[in-house]
Amino acid sequence: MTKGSDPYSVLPVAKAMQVFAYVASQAHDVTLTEVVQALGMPKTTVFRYLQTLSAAGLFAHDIVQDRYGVGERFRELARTDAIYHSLRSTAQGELDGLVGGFRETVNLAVLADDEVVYVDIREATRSQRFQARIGHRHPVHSTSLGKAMAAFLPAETVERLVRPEYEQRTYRTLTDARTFRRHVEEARRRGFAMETGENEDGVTCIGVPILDGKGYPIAAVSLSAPDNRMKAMVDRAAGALQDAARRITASLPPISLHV
Amino acid sequence: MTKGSDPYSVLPVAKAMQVFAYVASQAHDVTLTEVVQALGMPKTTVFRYLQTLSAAGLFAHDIVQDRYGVGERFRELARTDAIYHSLRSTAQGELDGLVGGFRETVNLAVLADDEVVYVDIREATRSQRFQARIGHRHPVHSTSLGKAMAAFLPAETVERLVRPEYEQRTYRTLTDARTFRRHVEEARRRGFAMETGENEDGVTCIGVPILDGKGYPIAAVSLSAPDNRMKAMVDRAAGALQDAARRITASLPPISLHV
DNA sequence: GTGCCGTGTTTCGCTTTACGAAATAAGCGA
DNA sequence: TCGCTTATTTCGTAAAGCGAAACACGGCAC
Repeated sequence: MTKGSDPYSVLPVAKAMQVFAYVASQAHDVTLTEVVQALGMPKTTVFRYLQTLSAAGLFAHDIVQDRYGVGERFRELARTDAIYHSLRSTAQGELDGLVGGFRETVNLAVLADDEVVYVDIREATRSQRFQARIGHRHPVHSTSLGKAMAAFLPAETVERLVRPEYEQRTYRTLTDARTFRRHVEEARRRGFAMETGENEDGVTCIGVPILDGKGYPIAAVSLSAPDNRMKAMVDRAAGALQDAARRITASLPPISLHV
Repeated sequence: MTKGSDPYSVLPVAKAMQVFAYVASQAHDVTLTEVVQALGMPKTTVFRYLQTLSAAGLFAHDIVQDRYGVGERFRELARTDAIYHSLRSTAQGELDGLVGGFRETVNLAVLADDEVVYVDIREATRSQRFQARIGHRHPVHSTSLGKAMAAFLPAETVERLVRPEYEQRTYRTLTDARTFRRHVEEARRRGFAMETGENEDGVTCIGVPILDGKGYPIAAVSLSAPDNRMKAMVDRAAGALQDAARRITASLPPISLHV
């Protein structure tokens, strides 16, 4: 019954997840005995799991009624996942289209902890020597993705991204706040950000933000190519990226991560 | 760090929930080592949790990329909770209004496993002898709540609720399918269901369905009062219930539980 | 008031079993 | 091909999860 044939299954965790699933699927807040009767586990065991899950914030324990329900922390995680899941799945086709149309590498990234985090990467060529990997992080100031998002962030947030200790990734990396602000300003005006050899020698990137329903830059898409190849297609690339970003925005759920 | 000061905290569960929270909050699918580095836990431990959570369906393990992400089962639970949470919180004020206006007991219930499950109950009087409790279940055929929901269910689902073994709760409880269908039919025509002493002697109930965005009866509200008191206010009660249900429907999220 | 359920909480001793270091395997890039 | 990184497996130990049973608590009934 509770057995997980997997040899690596941790029993307490597996059983606690049964409790979790039961509570989350009920329309009402549940009592200890109700869970015990529904799942056929010993009272003490269920009691401990309910306590543990409440302590973790996933459940909320209504002391006066002695009932357990799903907690706000769980809902927050669920919202975050829903947005990111939607972002990735709706971006899917657009990324494919871009890489097919330009035969260059396409990136999807979000902003987390004031860094650019790569979420999806489609590489046109096999040579992925210097390519980022999913989950890798790059500074905001050295990437077109970062500058594209910064361009649609509230001013005070942008100021926070202006670090005194700018990481110098290449000899072209922006190293002063003034230039960074100017680039961001220009990105906002043009609707796309550019970066030429500032993150990686010989590679030019064009980045466009993906705005959520509230106009907040939840993510960004970019096309990166060797300087010489990119030079010939800046306008066409920027336009294609903007179209893609618009379509992704349109099919995003109406909820927002930010307030 | 991982300590749960609670004496009843189950450590494996608490730590697994840290892993859970980390994975759910990332925009990208994660690798084992990424979680290890982020949370500072031993590799083997995290590995086991990832396996366990994947086996439970909360995570999805992308074998080819060896990456873990949130699974569909989690999203399903999250959707269910979001709907029920929204239902309860938006119903809150309406239930208060109804109990304040009529000074009689007001119920909120959903349909689960072909039974009526009480989700919220506001009692006007102290005497709660025969009142239902949150989480308790009653048959569909003996309650106004059940008949109200059945009235807006697809025909084939209603047929499933027609049980040969109708539980006879009082001498008035409907015991044959023909009469049940007639009551449901009448409820659909009038927009509210009635039940007089069929679930509990001397008590009359009026029930109204709460429809979701798709027109599916996700829940129902009812007012219950002693037969004599109810007789004088049937129309007024039905109207008030319908207004409340309409308003609850209006503030429900646009997602649906059903297909 | 008194006593009996049906709750939730606490204790406690016994193993079970989770743990994590280290060894192994598997990929992948150079 | 080698060497690095990452995932998996093994294994012995000791921690700690387990659940029966005892306890506390509150509400209802009589």
